[in-house]
Amino acid sequence: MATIKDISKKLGISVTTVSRALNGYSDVNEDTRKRIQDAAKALNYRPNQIARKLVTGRSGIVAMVLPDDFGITTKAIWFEIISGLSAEFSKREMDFVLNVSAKDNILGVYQRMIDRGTADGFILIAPVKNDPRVAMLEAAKVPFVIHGQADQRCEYAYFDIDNYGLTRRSVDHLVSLGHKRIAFVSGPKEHGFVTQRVQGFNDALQAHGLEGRPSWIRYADRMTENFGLVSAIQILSRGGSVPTAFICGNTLIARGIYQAAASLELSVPQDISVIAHDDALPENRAVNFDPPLTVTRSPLRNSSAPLADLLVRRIQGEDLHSLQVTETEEFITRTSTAPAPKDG
Amino acid sequence: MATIKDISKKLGISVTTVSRALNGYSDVNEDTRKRIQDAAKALNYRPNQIARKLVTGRSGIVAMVLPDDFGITTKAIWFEIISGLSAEFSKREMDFVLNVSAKDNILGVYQRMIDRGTADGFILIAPVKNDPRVAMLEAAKVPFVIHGQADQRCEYAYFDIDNYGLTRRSVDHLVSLGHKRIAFVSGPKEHGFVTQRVQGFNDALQAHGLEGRPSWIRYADRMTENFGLVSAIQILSRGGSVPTAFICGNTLIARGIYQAAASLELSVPQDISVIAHDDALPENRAVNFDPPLTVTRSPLRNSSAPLADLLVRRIQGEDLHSLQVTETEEFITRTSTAPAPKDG
DNA sequence: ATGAGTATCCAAAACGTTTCGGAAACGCAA
DNA sequence: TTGCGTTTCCGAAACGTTTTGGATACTCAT
Repeated sequence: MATIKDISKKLGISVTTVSRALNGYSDVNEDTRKRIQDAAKALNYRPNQIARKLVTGRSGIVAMVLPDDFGITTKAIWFEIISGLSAEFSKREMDFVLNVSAKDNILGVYQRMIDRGTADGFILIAPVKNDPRVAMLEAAKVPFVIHGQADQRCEYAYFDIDNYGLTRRSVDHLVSLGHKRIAFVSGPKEHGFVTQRVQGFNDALQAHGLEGRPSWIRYADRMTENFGLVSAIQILSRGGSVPTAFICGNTLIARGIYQAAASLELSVPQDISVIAHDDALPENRAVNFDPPLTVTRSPLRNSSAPLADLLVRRIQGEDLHSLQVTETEEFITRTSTAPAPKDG
Repeated sequence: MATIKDISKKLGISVTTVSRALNGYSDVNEDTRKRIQDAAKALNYRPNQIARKLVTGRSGIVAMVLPDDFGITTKAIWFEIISGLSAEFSKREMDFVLNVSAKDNILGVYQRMIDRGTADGFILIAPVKNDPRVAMLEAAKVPFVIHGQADQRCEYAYFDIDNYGLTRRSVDHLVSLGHKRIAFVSGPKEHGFVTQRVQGFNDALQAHGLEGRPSWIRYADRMTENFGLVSAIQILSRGGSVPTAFICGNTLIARGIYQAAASLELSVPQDISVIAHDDALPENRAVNFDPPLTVTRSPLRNSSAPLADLLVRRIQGEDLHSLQVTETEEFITRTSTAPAPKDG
């Protein structure tokens, strides 16, 4: 914990000049700059971020707050997000604070952190429509960036995948294989990414002159294997005609659907085709499914760097409109999708 | 982001008095204290932790750094630790920074964070013998607390479970059921908790007049299901006499051993007894094993609160010797352990 | 010699808080 | 009246930085 004063004293140079030398200002002789840099290295000096924050208003600290019930997704997904973001900020020599709190007090925690002013900015995941966290941060003028879009307005920085296009392309693919009856098993209605996917799904059906059935669209509270299993069995064991293909919000749901198919003695892809969106979690790889799963793929891990980047730029005051990026996912055809059965 | 000055101005009272009133000093009239508190609430004032740090030396920030390969354990275990700790510090209105970094640069990250002086203290997990991180933090006189003990010296605060006693009790239990040949499948040799468990294992065998075989003690790099599976098959398919019981470092390993038994057409507990140490992860419950698993149990989650507590007290300067706590685990007998087979 | 321009340096203020060392006002006993 | 102890307040310094607004000295053309 050497300070700028130590360097100043050791070299007999004012703290002003030391500071300016270290921060690369041009009004210091390259010779003295060199001496100062050497002294800094010798003393193992690092600027005290916290003292710096007092005057610049930047602490190099960013934060994320999580409900302790882990909301819609699984712990594995949260871990992927958290560790990815933490690693990105670490690379940038910033500090990433993680706050998991009782879910009925999330807003209180935000308020506290905003008032305290410790963090330069926040990362938000999975926004809902009219998200109160967004309102709060906007009111306090605290920089933030969202993973995903909450609604069309979008007066904030975000990184998102093309949720609308993703289901459209999935439907296109299935229709080209002759499927006419398609189900969609996804996540919680409140979330932006779900409504966008449903929109894409419905629009695609309509574009192909097909009609969707409300009961073939399922909203999960939590996008798990169990939900896939239960949904598929319910949908497939209803009287009348049943879907010949399923689009799944993630690969866990797909796994549930595989199970349901096996239990009902249906085979994938002869009897039903399955396609999913793939977040590419390392422990649940779509390519290892049996049969390997056709997916729209955008690795969750790939979002860490852009999110960190956007937040840093937002903190630096960059304009919003250059900070809204949507990534297009990859489409990978494997053998879980096949031509629709003849009697379909 | 109201400041103390705002309150001072609004009330016509000096900042000194405002500060002292808010911090509960006795030299301020209860009447004015009340007025100040009201004003503070009205302005939504929270002390700027970062400005405070400059003078008190305390930021209310604690940190933990993780290798990005997640070392010996699984992501699920890390997540349990991380989310538990984060929640505890959140309750105490402190900030928990998580830093995951390339594993070959962990020490560099520590150095940087120490020199910066942002965090008041650190939490360390799974120390090894002569852990360089410990040396570093001690040299810099930065408070820290360790989950687990690295070695006997122990000039630091720690929270640990009774690793030595844990295997002793397991052996005792098995011996009382007539077992004479017992294997132990555990974690990496370098880690303190492993050597302690092995010690307890060997001492217990000796106390009962039994002799251990080196090849029946297995050290995993990563304590996974796969390691349990492989180890058990290797041990059980060797010529000569084989163990009638397995003690496992965690329940994942036990799961692997169950699989091995099934594959070798041996049954638990008729042919082999299995006992494990149980960290009580919610997604891998020992009671749901088939047959339910006998365990020594100490929920990982229960260590968050003590760890947070110890760190806070250490930061406050409390003496080391009151900050070294060892918890005794629960012993739960289920049906994965049974009398040794007759021919054993 | 003068003035303008440039290169190099620095003192002091500021950020928001705590803390040190009084100071003022009052009551009360001697 | 004097002196002392309490109670209640406050000015100023300090923490480690950055930034503002010069100041000094030198060069070079006039």
